[in-house]
Amino acid sequence: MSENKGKLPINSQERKRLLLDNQLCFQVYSASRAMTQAYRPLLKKLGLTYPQYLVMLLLWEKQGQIDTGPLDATCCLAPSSVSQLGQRLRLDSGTLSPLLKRLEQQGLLRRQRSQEDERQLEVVLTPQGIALSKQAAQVPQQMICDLEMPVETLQTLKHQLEQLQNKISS
Amino acid sequence: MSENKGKLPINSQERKRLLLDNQLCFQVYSASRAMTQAYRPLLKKLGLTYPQYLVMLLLWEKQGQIDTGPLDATCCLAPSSVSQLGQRLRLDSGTLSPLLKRLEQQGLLRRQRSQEDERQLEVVLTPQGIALSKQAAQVPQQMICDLEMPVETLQTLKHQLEQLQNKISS
DNA sequence: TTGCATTATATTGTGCACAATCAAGTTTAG
DNA sequence: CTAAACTTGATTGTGCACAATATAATGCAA
Repeated sequence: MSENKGKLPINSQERKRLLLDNQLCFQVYSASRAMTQAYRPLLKKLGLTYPQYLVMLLLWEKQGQIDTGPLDATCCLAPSSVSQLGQRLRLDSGTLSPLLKRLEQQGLLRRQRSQEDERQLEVVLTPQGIALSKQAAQVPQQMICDLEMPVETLQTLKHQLEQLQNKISS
Repeated sequence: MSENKGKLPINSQERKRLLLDNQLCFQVYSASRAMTQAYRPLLKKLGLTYPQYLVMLLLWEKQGQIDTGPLDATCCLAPSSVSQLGQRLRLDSGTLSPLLKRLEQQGLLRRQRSQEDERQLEVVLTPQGIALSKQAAQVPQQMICDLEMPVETLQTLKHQLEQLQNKISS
């Protein structure tokens, strides 16, 4: 009885699995924080946090799809709704609402209710928001260079993480 | 001039690198959140968040190393300092201080200043904290089963993420 | 047309993360 | 010994994440 004092009430196999170093999940969690830390100095120059950068990426992406002729800037701004952004980033309105407000305060985008459905909020880039893509264009390149790892390795890793996430989500 | 209105001021290669789907970092970030979401229902039964679980893992780990004879519970509790926990988890005191206070409020650990160096805070498990390891012992097993992926694949993935993180941190 | 369920977003509250700063204890140079 | 440098944690402020709830617009059924 008393010789079990101060010892964990589990066996050695269970104990081994509880070891932090053995856990993939901690490594994912830790790598994620390390990654956003690596981005931070680069994004600071743009005045963005990493989640804000992700939102801007999607808005730029949408913008890039548009390949119109000489149109007025106001009519070729493609809107995205909060839910669309949330689906891509897997974030809910509780996260995105205040984040988008901050980006609006910075003058990078405008938020306006859709005319067809007033429940939806359209998010459109301002000229400043569009212009910021020029500075941001160097960010991925810079990150890849800093990593000093072959691009194929990174690609493979990305695919494996996709698989992992698919397994988790299912 | 005017035909560039509404288009990104970057070229197609830069545009391609800015695509969210092409970015490893988003996948790491997304997988990390998915992972903690997967843990959440399991950890909720223990009354822990994922970062709290990580701290408890380290304390249990330390506890498991002790293999003393029949000693009083109070004297075989191995202390960990805030900085030691922070080094392992790569978290600073701004994160750990309030987290440890919450764990103390739950009665899972005690926080006390070291007698040798009053700047240091010793964190020791209470009997309740030790007992919780019994419930926690099933968590890693459960997670691995839910993933339905070969353990070697998970091991490989962990190593690759370690490499990635080492590259980032250097 | 009037409810009523549904959908889209906002709000509130809790708990990380992290930068910046502070306070207190310890060590060391002179 | 004493002042300066250093170490260790705590505190403050900002910004995610996310659960739970609220609000408001839409659409459908009786």
